[in-house]
Amino acid sequence: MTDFDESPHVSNPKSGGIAARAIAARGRQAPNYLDGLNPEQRAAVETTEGPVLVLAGAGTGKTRVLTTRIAHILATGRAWPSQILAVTFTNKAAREMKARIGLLVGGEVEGMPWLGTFHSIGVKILRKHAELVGLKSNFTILDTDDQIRLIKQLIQAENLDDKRWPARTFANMLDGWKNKGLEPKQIPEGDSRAFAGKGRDLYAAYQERLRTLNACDFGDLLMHPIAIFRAHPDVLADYHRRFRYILVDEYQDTNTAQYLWLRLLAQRPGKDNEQAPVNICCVGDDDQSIYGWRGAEVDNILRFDKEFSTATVIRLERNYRSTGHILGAASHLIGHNEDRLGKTLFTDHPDPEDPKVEVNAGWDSEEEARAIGEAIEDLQRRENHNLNDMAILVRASFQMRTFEDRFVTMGLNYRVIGGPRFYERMEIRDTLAYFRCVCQPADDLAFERIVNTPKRGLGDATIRLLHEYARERQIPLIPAALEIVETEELKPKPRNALRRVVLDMKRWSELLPSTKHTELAEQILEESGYTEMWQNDRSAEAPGRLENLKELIRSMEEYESLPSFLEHVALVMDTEQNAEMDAVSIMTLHSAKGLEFDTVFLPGWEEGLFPHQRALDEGGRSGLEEERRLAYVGITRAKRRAKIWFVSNRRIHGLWQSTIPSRFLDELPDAHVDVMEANTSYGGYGAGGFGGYGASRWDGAAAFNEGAYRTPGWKRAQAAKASQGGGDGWSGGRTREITYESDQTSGFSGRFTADGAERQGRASRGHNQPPRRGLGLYSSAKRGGPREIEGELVAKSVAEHESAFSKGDRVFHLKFGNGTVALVDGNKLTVDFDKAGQKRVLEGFLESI
DNA sequence: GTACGGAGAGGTAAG
DNA sequence: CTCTCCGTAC
Repeated sequence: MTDFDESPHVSNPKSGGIAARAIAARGRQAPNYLDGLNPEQRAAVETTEGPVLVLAGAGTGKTRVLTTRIAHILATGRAWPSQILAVTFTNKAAREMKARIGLLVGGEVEGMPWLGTFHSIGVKILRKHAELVGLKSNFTILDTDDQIRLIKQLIQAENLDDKRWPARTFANMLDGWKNKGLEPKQIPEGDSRAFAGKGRDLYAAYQERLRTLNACDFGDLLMHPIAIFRAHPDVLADYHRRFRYILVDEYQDTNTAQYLWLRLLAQRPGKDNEQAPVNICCVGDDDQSIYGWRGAEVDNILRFDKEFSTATVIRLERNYRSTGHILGAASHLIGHNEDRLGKTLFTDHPDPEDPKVEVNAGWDSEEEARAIGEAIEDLQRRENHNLNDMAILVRASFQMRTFEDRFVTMGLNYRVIGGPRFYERMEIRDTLAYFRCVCQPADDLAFERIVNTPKRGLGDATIRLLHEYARERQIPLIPAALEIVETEELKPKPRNALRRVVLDMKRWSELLPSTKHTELAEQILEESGYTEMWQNDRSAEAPGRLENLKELIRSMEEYESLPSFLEHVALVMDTEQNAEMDAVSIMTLHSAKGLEFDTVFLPGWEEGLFPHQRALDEGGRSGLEEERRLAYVGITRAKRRAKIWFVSNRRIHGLWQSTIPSRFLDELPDAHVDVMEANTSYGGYGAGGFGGYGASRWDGAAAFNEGAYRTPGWKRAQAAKASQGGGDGWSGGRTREITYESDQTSGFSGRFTADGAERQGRASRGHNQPPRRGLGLYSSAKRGGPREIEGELVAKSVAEHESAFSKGDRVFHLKFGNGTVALVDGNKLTVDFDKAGQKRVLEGFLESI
């Protein structure tokens, strides 16, 4: 608060190194940070006063505008760094902004204390004024895990059946309410009737419980500040005075609570106050609004100019990222949406030589992963591309696993972004729970988590007694435990165990001020027996978990103290992964927003997955439009190459399901799209029934034995296919000859026109099957060689195939057991299994008996 | 009180 | 398929 009311023009060497440097930089070499901005960007940077809405399409230099704008404000002496509020949605975006401002201004960035996510800024405000909402400033931030456990307790306390009323469901409702900024008394009647009529009561009870725990959840980080601003105009006025400039990134993703929060900060009351005008600048893209499901209101961006009548609206449409084909494909796709402000991206450098957007088909998700893996190796080896320049963007996180499995076998470096996160691992949470107990004796949830981890003989019975004891005296569990161990309430064995652990905690707490936090952390892990627990664990994961614990301690070095580390952990759930490593990124489309890659792979474009069924069911048309925006986001992440995939079979909930291509594929424009044909091992399937199997034999024995064909998934796929009745709409093996001919004449280029693809897509949809595929060409960088040759070989191998089995033979199958061959069709057999019934299986999986 | 196994349920996206 | 819950055996 030192520079709170100082004029930024006053020279003050101690405050805001950035501003000083920015001003110095301006002196030295004019404002060269403005160089290279186009007129719209420059307007967005230089219109510093009054409300500004920047509609920035994908790749139009949005971040550049934001960061340059901040640099400009600093360099022209309009404000100190501490007088600028800059909000982002993700920690990553915040980090990037800091780094880029640093580059503009030259040197390290310090002193932008109010640049961060909504949540991190919210927590900062709340720590200052916690007592105004009945919290202490050292409150804990609950993670989802704690939240669920707490809700479960409340549901049980209300005598509700927690099967019928799952805590998870309530947590989602809670989230919804808080996203809308609703307090218990404000929730809609319908919602309050939920949970057997106890919806509202549970919400109120939950908040009450949080207060006694001195805790809050993510939603409260916005709700509490809003409540404080409303109830305490003096506090709000302080912030009004402080924040001379407000900047908001990804404005299209703000939810109602965030909107209310911003509005309170931005709209200054009274006519004759002499405060600074409302200098708020919101940057967003309605076409990239993809968080409707978690409460984002596109409406916020649409009503911006109503809210701020003097608003300047600036559109950025000149795209610097992608090729003309990528922009063309993305624009055409998003043009199918009705609810949009309508922007048209364009590039100054369209080049017909640029690769078109590719659409690829595959047999199942495992093949998809394999083919994408090969495409990546191709680019890497043949074109010398860095893995860092490539990304796989999936719709749902379960898709990631297939890729991980495949890349591990291939030995291909990858990194998962936003996947199962470091801080969500069991051992990390356990450890953090210990730390929380030490820093905050009122943290009952943390205490419950680890009282009996490692096992100390403190089971349900003991904990229930402790709970009762604590409840009667209205004190948290740890102090209660300290007392109860001095009484006769507990049997000697649990009493001693409890005494030991709780005295340990007390001792660690006392060491807190005097001991270096990393040393204390190690001491806690050692003395609690937690490390030992994993050392004695014989399971395969144990060594990894111990590694993670070491990593945790290492990462603590950067923080001053245990409490400050804990706060970091609560808010920043993503850890920096070793960025030096060259690796392909795997992430969801949602977490890809704001990023760009030279090459982007977009797998899983199938109805039900993308667009996601649930989005369609729950969101109707607007749900579909949001999915389409997600597709738009995906394509526009690519600078040069976008490669879309769909497959015919995908495992969902462990069951193989046949799928049909996404409608979005039909919405891509012919002119910018190439439909690739069967650049994979399976491709022959469409041609020769199970010709894919035949093709795979050219993959060499090793690949066959280790590869996907041996996986249960492949077998299941075959089985599922077979049980569906085999040949069906695909014409199975019966169309063999047709496709060979046609493809051979086309020179095995494996390429249809985009027009052809459209026809394929539609035709296939008609009979609920994937497009019929031409000859599958097996090609791979590893083997190289002319495709033609392989193509012929494949063709021959299938065409001339003679089964080693004939009708009536007794056979054995690894999965289905013994059976009798009922029908032979090339290398594809129908077998009556003694136990499993009739199945269609590949000859390769059968043994003679 | 704990360890194990079987049954059953559930599974978009993120801070 | 994977996770959680619950009953049973120790």
